[in-house]
Amino acid sequence: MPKQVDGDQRRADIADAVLRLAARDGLPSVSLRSVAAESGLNIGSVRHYFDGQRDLMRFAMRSIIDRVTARLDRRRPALRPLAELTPAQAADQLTDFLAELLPLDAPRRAEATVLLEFLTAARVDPNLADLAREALRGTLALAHRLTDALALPPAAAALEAERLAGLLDGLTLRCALDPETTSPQVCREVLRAHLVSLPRP
Amino acid sequence: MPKQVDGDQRRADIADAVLRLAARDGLPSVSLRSVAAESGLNIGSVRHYFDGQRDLMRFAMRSIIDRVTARLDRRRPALRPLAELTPAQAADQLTDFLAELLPLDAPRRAEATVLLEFLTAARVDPNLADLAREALRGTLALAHRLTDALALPPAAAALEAERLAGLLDGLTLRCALDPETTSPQVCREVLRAHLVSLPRP
DNA sequence: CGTTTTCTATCACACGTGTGATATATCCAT
DNA sequence: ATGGATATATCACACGTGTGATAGAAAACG
Repeated sequence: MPKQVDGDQRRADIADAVLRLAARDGLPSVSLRSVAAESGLNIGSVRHYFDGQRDLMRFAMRSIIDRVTARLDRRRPALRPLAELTPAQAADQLTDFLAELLPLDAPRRAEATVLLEFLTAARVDPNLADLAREALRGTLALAHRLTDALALPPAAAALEAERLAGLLDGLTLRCALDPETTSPQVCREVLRAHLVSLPRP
Repeated sequence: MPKQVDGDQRRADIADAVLRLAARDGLPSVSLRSVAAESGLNIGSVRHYFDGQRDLMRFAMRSIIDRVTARLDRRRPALRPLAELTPAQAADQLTDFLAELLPLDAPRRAEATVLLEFLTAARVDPNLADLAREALRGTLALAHRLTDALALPPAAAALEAERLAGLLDGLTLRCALDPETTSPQVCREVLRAHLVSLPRP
């Protein structure tokens, strides 16, 4: 143990400061100085743990993606096979599971909004492009796993997966940016309605 | 006629430069100097037609919204009553109509991506907040008009409207940010599949 | 003509940015 | 205790930003 402070923990703390800042004031307000202030550190310390702004941004975006995939993986083992459940129970289970992606409470809302800003920024930022692809295709892969579990004919499965992924991202966007209209409750109800409308296995 | 150049036309040209710039290099790269360069004008001229950056941004975002609503209004009179059409024809007509919102070709793609950046920016920018609400609720209102035309029970209509709006926004996001996976064709097919899955009038 | 408004063009300023370079502390091991 | 790595803290610089102020050019009007 060569150091007196846990470097990984420090990096995580700094990334947290980035996320808080971005959630509160928007991604463009994130600068080395502002995250230093937000995390209670000196700018020199921040620069000691990250090579520069690019590193910082990548790490922060990476940590959001890891966080949500970790939440999903944590839930996965508790899932029961669809065959054992009534249609209503299956819909409830899947809704709860996929709701992990939606901005239904404060922390997930913060994650979703910041990730949204990262995704749009990545369009013209080569430094983030691969992470954006990973995130976007991650929700598609998740949707695909679900349509596979429903044993749809492959052609329909691909279509339904894109449809579900689109709905998830769209609900996320609308609930994150206009929660007064697209409230968390509405969001959840829409998702559930969509899931029950899918063909049964 | 007090001027030798059409002021409104100039403002529109400058707004066009903003959109080109934002589409190519991202919203954060839009500055008074960069749009002056992009539009071939001097920075002083730009400032003569706009009070400042805030005015410029508002006008540019406004012009995107107006453009897409204008496209929709232009198509509306050509729509035929659903009762006169076969289900397949009705689906085609609605798909074509709503596809006006999707980034299926280059110009609409540019509009969609830039509008997306404006929407996320508006979350923390009071100067753009009302326009973002207008845009987000506009697509919801559009979806609502459609579910009303299907004569659904009001409760289901509200749900289906949110579902359609979410799908539209999600497809827009995914197709704008990852068109290699969510291609325009896929986008269109998903939308059509969703429309045919709706209850018939 | 001259005057007045519209348009174009610069200059200057304060501010925030990322980063290179460097100094000072703080801890760990030899 | 000496040395060396780790961590914290400053300074300085070049750069881009929005905007206030102002000066010229160009057209319109009386």
